[in-house]
Amino acid sequence: MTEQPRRTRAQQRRDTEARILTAARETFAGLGYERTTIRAVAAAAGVNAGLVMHYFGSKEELFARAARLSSHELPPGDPAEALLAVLRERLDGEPVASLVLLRSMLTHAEAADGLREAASEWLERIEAAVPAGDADLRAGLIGAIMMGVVVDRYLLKLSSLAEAPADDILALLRPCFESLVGAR
Amino acid sequence: MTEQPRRTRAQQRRDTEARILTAARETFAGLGYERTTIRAVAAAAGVNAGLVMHYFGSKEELFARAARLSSHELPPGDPAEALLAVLRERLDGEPVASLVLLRSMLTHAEAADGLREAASEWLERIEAAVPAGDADLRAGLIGAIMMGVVVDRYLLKLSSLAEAPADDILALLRPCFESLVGAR
DNA sequence: CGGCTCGTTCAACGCTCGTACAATGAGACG
DNA sequence: CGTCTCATTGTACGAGCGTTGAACGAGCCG
Repeated sequence: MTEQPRRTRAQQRRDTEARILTAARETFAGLGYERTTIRAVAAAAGVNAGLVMHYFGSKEELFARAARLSSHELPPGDPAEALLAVLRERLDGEPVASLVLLRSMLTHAEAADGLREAASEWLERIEAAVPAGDADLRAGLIGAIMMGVVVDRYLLKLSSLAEAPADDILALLRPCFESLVGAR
Repeated sequence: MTEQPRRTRAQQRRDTEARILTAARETFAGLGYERTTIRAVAAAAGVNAGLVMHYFGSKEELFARAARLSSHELPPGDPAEALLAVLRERLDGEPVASLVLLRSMLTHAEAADGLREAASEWLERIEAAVPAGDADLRAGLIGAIMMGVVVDRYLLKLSSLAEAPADDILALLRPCFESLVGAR
């Protein structure tokens, strides 16, 4: 509606594409893959549905682009504290990015594959930080706990996790992570 | 295909209805609410799609019937051990029942409401067992951890949780639960 | 200025879904 | 045996989906 009339074509193009991607991320995160329609994404981005197809080729590819995760780095130092820091980031920051994949994963096979890939990289890094024979299992449990907490807090709101301050959650989780990471 | 020709009408009816419900549970658990089609459920149950409608009225109601949970009792005694026992049940036994709700929850609003209701009852019981001021948060975390572990193991198979023996998982989780339950 | 490019819209197709309804045919029952 | 009941089928409809391709029109370039 309100648009600057002066823009080069390349700018316009990039801007529109970015607007579509943002709308797609929010819609996928809010509704999941199946319920998200290309028409709805297009409407949220203020463009025609055909344009989304023209830029992204298919709903599948739109999702793939929307769901690309910036793979976080695991900070050095005490493993338990590093993992808690990563979780804090997820609990404090804008959750949309994580939610796109998390929500869609459960109904969309390709999304699950995508996350599995991202997760395995993660798990390896956790494993490397855990000095124990069953490091893979410990890493898996840590990942599962993080996922469970995020899903409860943002997706399902089953418990008081939804409103609790991140600090309180992290404080209660610290002994868990320490024990899983292999502290004596 | 292979059917006993001798059956009373009431038996036949109940048997068919049960077969549809079983097929519905498995399909909902495997595909989620949106991807599950009445035709697919009917085919899996070996009947016509119209019959499913005739018996259950709508897809919505079929789901509601399929997703009814038998609310487990929380065994008495040490709270941490009791919770671990419940989790063991989920990890050992046939997971379909839990998965129906878990998988559908994330795309289907009514399913989420249904689980929230079931969960709140649960959370209250956990809270009652936890002697601490922040019992609700602790209960929420325990619930989130259980959910995360089940989702990872059966739905996403992100980590080695999928193949690990339940005993190993429970052993690693025991200190976590003890700490959350308020042990010193 | 004139032709080309390309971002964007519009209308339509084919498909699948949930759902409705009439038809069928085998048991129940007097 | 005849009639009613009811489990079960087949067919069809309308809506919504992803996707397509033609058309338009404003920027770009010589």
